[in-house]
Amino acid sequence: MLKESAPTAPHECADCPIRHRAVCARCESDELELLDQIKYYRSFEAGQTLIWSGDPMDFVGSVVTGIASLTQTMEDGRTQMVGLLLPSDFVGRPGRDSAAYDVVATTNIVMCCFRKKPFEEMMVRTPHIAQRLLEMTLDELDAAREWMLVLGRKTAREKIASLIAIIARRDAALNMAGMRGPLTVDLPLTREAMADYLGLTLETVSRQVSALKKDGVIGLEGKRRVTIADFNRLLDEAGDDSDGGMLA
Amino acid sequence: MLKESAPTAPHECADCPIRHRAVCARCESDELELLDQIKYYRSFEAGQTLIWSGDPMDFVGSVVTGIASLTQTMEDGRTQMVGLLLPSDFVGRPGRDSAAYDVVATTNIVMCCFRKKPFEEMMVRTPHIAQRLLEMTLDELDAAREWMLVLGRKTAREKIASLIAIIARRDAALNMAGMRGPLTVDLPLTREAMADYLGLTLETVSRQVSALKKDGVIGLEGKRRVTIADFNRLLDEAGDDSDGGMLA
DNA sequence: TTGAAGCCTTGACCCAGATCAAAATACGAA
DNA sequence: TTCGTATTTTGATCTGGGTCAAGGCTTCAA
Repeated sequence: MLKESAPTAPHECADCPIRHRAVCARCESDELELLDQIKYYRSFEAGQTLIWSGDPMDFVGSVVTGIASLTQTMEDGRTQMVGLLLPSDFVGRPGRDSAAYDVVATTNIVMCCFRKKPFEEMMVRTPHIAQRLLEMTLDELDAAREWMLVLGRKTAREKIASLIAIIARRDAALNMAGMRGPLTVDLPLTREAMADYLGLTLETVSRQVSALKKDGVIGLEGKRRVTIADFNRLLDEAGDDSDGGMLA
Repeated sequence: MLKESAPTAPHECADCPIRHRAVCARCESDELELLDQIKYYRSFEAGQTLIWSGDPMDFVGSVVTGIASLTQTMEDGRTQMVGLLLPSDFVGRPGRDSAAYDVVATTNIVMCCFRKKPFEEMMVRTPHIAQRLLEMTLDELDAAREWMLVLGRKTAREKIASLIAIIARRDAALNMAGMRGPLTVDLPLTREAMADYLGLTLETVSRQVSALKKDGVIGLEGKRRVTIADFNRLLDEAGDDSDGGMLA
């Protein structure tokens, strides 16, 4: 929550990288100006906990760059990631005043924050914001439900393949890149974070990643960079309908 | 999708059992009248599939009485429940025209349906509806995230205890009943449905239910009725912070 | 260049829960 | 009352992934 570092690079909304996907996506320029008055940027370093579960929350905001994760921890230390926050994702819940989950920066991260109170007031007056937030929340709910299938019914190998496919898809959606032919994806998660995402141990993650590589489903450049020669092959390994839609 | 039976008992909104919890909860009486013009009731029998994943959806609606489940199925038949729809829960997604999941009636069920197109138009003009839907969707997202922890990190025994606790809580919330002392809950799910909810096999469910009974955590009246002598004991078995809030 | 701290991999072993099989119980319909 | 089907329980056995343990590989600081 403290110890912010990297200078908070202030943007103009006009050239904001998440302008057309974030909670402000549908706003007209006059609405954007109002938002501009209550927004501020904050930067955090990889590894920092931005928000502790149970803490009072006095802001909400969007991830501008970088990745963060939402996690839940049991008393005995078992942890489960319940959200993976990529650029344009929204953090916090209007109308709730304490955080329900830990939010941890996985990479260095820049957030566009709004003080909660003014944001809530603005939501009432600006239907475009509430509309977009509803749409984003419904998308998150769909993602959560896909994730439940992964957690409840897939094998370790399928889980790893699913995770890589999910990240590749979101990556492509953000970069507007096509999805044909071989593509390369940055997997910005440690083995432990992947394990927390998938309900596995880090050893099992390591073994299955190696196995997928040995079987030629993926290639590795270093530890974190994955190349996918044949996306449909990957979907097949993930146990997904391999015809299903290319983008989200 | 067809074969509706039990006479569609039409209600007045005024004495509708979910009036103050459903998507219409915040509507004023004039808004309710508008909704009334586009609503109709449908009844389904236990076991019927109301909606098939991929089917076109021309309506959305609320569960009035009974229980339904949202499930996802893989090609090889593995299935995972991804939503448990109790009275007042909303079915369907405005803006989407084909169903993403199978919806199956677990018990006999009555739904209050709205034709999708008019409902969407009304949502734009009636902020109370969109507001309430956002609130409900955020609640569902929270529930989905709690569920992810259950699926990813809990043992079979903890999963069963969690499921019973979740149903008891929702039950209490709906009936406005307090939660002190011994309480009795109807578990309206077959062992197989519980297994699909929890990512287990039905044999494991059966064994763990028996074990919880043997250990005095729960009592059984028949197969489906559960008595809970000490709710905190149950939460403890579920691996939850046993102090945490009583209601949702 | 040598440590030290983080990550990641690999191996050996074990166990919670899956699988396979059969029997017991419940419940309508005829 | 009896048969037929669906549901549940219980037992025996198997196995995927967890646990424990040991090294290896990077990176960065001294």
